[in-house]
Amino acid sequence: MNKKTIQIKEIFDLYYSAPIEVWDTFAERLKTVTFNKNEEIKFPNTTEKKLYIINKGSAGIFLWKENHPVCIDLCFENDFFGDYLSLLTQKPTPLYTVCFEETEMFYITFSDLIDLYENSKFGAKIGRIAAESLFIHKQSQQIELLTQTAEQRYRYLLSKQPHIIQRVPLKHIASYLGITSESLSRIRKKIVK
Amino acid sequence: MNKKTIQIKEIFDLYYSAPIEVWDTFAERLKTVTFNKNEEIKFPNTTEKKLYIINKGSAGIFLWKENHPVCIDLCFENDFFGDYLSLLTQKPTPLYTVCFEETEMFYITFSDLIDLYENSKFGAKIGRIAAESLFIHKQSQQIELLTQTAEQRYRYLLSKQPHIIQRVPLKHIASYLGITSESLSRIRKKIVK
DNA sequence: TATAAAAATTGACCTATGGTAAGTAATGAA
DNA sequence: TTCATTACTTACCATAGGTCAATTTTTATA
Repeated sequence: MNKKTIQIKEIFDLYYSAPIEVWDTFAERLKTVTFNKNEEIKFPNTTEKKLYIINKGSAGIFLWKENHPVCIDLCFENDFFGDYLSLLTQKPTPLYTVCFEETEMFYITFSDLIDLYENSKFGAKIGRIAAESLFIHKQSQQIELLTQTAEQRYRYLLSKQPHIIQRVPLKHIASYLGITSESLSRIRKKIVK
Repeated sequence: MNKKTIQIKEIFDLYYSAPIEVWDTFAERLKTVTFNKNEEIKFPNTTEKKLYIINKGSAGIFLWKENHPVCIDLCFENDFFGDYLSLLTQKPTPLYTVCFEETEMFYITFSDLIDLYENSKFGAKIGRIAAESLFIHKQSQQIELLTQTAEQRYRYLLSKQPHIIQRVPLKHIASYLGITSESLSRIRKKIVK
């Protein structure tokens, strides 16, 4: 059993247990790619052609708002990554994606994904589980924005990703939290005291 | 072809075209239920057992924050409805659901849904499409919260649901927008001028 | 239909966060 | 290693939105 298979199994194990052959079917379609630090992977107003899984490193999903980028997701090891909206609709979106560090990702192309969904016994199920887990993640982000203060959201992010400060620029953490980097700076100052 | 089949087909047509038998397979499992105005459908810290589709009426998904309810979704005709997080995980969540009006819904039970997913050729695909559309919706809510002011979010909501004011209490619209009802009141006053 | 309860509005004041501008620190390219 | 660029911080003031309390309007129910 190769590394990819083990990893894919582990990622999905949280949601769905299946025979090892299922994960092999998925893993054997995955290719590997490495991106440089700060490399842009998908550009705004283009169509996403791949679904990624981060093996090592980190990356973000962004959109441009007036004169500054807004980060809508911070992704790390074992996270799904990419402009999922564009992937599903196969239409261009304003979203773009960037690596924060030198990052190794696995990916499956859209055409392979469709083939998997249509022709593998478990393919559609894997696709469903993936979409469901992405929904759950998005809903928790929405609930945080609706119910927590910026300081609470920052503290929670730190608790989930203690090393995020060393890995992701603060300006992107700030926009992800829905605040300016000046405000994040004030919050950090207050917390240190 | 019965009304439910037609309706289900129309809901999914946006995302996925399939032979009519597929929709019949789904529709024949749907039951119909009517709720009274302000009736609570799912209570906090319980497990969701059904996935609903609203046929006529409106309803909201809530969570309790300190001393007031926060609305995380407003649902109308042809929307999926229910505590989808709890449905997927089959675990209790703090989310609860309430009708705003007398509302007729179709529903499929969790066990029927699993059976559909596992044993119908198109079942898993329908489940995937449903989860994907819910993800897209949640992501757009997150982006609105991160990039728009409360006034912009209110105007956008009105443009999408012009009759929402007559159908949903303003206090729930306010919490959905992430503001207090006092703030919504001031925004409305300003707009009328 | 009368009455009580709930929802919505308003005003006064407050707080978290934004905007601007300047300074400092870190990073990356030559 | 130097220099230019970018990231981060700080300070000051502005503002969107929050809090509390009072009032008006709407809704539900006896």
